[in-house]
Amino acid sequence: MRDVYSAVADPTRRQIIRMLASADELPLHELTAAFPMGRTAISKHLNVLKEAGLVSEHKVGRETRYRLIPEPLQEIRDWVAHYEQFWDARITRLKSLLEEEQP
Amino acid sequence: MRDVYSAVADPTRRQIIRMLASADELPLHELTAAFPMGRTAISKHLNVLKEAGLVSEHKVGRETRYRLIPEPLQEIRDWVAHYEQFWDARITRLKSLLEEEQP
DNA sequence: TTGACATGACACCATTTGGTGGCATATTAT
DNA sequence: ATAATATGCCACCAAATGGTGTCATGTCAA
Repeated sequence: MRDVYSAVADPTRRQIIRMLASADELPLHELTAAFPMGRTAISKHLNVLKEAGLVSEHKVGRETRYRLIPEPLQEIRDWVAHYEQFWDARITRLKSLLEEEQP
Repeated sequence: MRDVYSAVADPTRRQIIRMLASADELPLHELTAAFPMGRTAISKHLNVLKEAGLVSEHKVGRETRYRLIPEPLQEIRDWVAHYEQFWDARITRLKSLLEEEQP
């Protein structure tokens, strides 16, 4: 199995996630058509996403359809949420400084 | 410059971020002490974080102090927020299914 | 002033990553 | 039956990644 952070680190894989989010289910060849690289490369990326639990696959006839499983992204959301307070605090400090300067 | 997603993909770098978040400012040798690897490795990780705009450095005497810049994490927060609706929708569907089964 | 400390810069290395192409197989269309 | 399509699987490859060690330099303390 594999880290969801590293699964999402690649821009190609993020685009795959975006496509699957807006299309419910897509076969490999249709995904491949959207990229400037070959089928094998996309297949590998899908495997990485699968290892991170972000996609599921099932065969329909001769094609393999992929579907997004969004839940693992919650881990990233929770992680980054922990740091929201820091930029909030910085913005608050900045605002009060500006108010001091221009009363 | 470098992608904030890939900067955050490494567990060592996430731990560095965590340490900097709770300590405001730390020198390289103090960060290094928390890890099972050498100073050069941590220095490289800090450079990656700096290229992603996630840390700033300034020298104080003979040591270089590092500080967290949390703002670039907003990009990740915004990106993942876009997918919250999907797992929300799945949970809603699951709930209504359960209510149907056990009325 | 001398020695210890903190770092930067560099060369080096093994492994992972992100891509390629080719071949075999299952399915569909003609 | 034959041809085209969709895919899995494998070997291969260049470049990036994540470590290491060494050496030179600037700073602080005794």
